[in-house]
Amino acid sequence: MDNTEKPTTPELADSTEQRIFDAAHQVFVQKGLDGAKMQEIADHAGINKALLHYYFRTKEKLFEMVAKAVINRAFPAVQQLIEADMPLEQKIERFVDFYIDLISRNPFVPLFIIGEINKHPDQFFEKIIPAAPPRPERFFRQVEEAVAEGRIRPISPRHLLVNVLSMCVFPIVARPMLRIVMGMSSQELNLFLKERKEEVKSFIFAALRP
Amino acid sequence: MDNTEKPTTPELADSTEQRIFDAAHQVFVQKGLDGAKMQEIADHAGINKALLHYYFRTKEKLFEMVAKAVINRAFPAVQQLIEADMPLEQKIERFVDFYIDLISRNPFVPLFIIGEINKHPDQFFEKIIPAAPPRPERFFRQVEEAVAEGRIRPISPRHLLVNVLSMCVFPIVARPMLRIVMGMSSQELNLFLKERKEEVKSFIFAALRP
DNA sequence: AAAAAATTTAACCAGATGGTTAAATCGGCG
DNA sequence: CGCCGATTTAACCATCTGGTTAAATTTTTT
Repeated sequence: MDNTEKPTTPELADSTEQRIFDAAHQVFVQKGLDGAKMQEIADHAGINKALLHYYFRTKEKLFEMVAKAVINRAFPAVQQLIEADMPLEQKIERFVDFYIDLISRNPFVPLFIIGEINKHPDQFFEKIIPAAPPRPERFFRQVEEAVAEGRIRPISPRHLLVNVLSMCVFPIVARPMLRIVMGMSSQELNLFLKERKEEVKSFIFAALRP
Repeated sequence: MDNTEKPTTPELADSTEQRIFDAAHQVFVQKGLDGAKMQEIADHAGINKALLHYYFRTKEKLFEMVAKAVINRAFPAVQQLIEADMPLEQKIERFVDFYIDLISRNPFVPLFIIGEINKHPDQFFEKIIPAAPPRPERFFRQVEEAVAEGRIRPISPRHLLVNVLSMCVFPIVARPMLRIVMGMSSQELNLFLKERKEEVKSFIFAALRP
C-alpha cells in the first residue's frame, strides 16, 4: 500500500521521538512546509499536539531537521554510485536500476526538494544545503575516455548524465501528469513504470553506440 | 528578468480584472494553493484585498480559474504537435525545440500541476481536468510504422515519447536540484540549458538508429 | 459640474493554526 | 504500593489569513 521509505536514525529507533520524526518526514515530503499541519503530523504519529511540541519545539525546527535528513539521504547515495570505481557501462546499468528503485520508493522526494527551494530559496540554501557537493568528475572523465577510445559515440558527459537522470526520475515524479498526457489508467501506469528499467537502459546504450 | 509567460484573455486585456488574474496566475503557479496568500496576489496586482475579493469572490474560485487556464494552455499545445500530420523525424525535431522553449518560458508549470494533484487529488480531477484527453495514437502508429520499415531501431512508442518528454522537461524543472547534483553555478546552468535542444535531438536520433 | 463607476481605507469577523500551560492520567519499576 | 517519567486532556493565547462591510475617495463618464 504505502511503500515509501521512512528514515531511521538507529539510536532512537522505535522511540516516540522517532515515530514523530517519521510522521513529520512523511507529511512534510508529501505536502511541503505550507501544506503540512502540525495536527496532521501528530495524528499520523498517533500522539497529540502537546507532545509533538514537547519533543520538537517549533514547526520550523522540525521541518529543518526533516529537510536536512532528506537531502543527506538523497544526494550522497547518488554521488557514491556515480563516482564509484567501476567500468562506465556497468556503472550506467547499475545506476539506472538503483535510481529507479530509489525514486520508486520515495516518489515525492524530488518534488519536495525542488518545490521547497522554489518557495523558500533563502532558507533552503542557507540552513539546509550543506557545503558545496563534489562534482561527478570521475564519471565525466570516464565518459571522455570512452569517447576518446571510440567505445561510445561522442557526447557531452554532463548532458549524458542529465539525460540518464531525466529518464529515470521524471516518469515516476510526473506520474499524475503522464496519466493525463498519455491517457493511461493507474494500472496501466504501474505496468509501464515496471518496464522502464530495461527500456531506459536499452535506450541509453543504443544512443551511445559509436 | 522575469521571462515567464502570462496568459492573455484578449477580451479583457489590460483591464484590472486581467491584471489581477495574471498576478494570481503567477503567484499560484510559483507557490501552489497553500503557499499563495491573497494579500500577496493583491500586492502583485498593485491593488488591495478588498478589490481582489470584489472581482474574484474566493480564493478557491480564483485558484480554480487559474488552474483550468494552466492546463488548458499546457496540454492542447502538446497534443496538437504530437498528433500533427508530419513525418516522424521532423515531428520529433520540432517537438523538442517547441517543448524546451515552452517549458523554459513556464518553468514552474509542470511542478505546479504535479504538486497540486499530489496535494489535492480529489478537487483537481473533479473540477480542473476536462474530459478524457485523446491519446497520442497517431504518434504511436508512426513509430510502429517506422520500426516496421526498419527506419528506426525497435522501440516501444510510449517509452520513446516518455523519454523525449523527460529529457526536455526534467532539466528545466529540476534546475535547483541540478545545481546541487552537478555542482554548477546559475550561470553555468543557463549555458548548459541552452545547449540542450541540440544535445537532446542528437541523443534521440542516435538512440533510434537501426 | 453632476452622476456613476472604480478603488481605497480601515475596521472588523471567524476560523484555522502554531504554540503554551497546568493539571490529570497512565504505565512501568523499585 | 508508591514513585517517576511519559502522555493526555483541555483550556487557552496570539497570529495569520480568508473574507466582509460601509464609508470615503478617486477616476471616469455623461
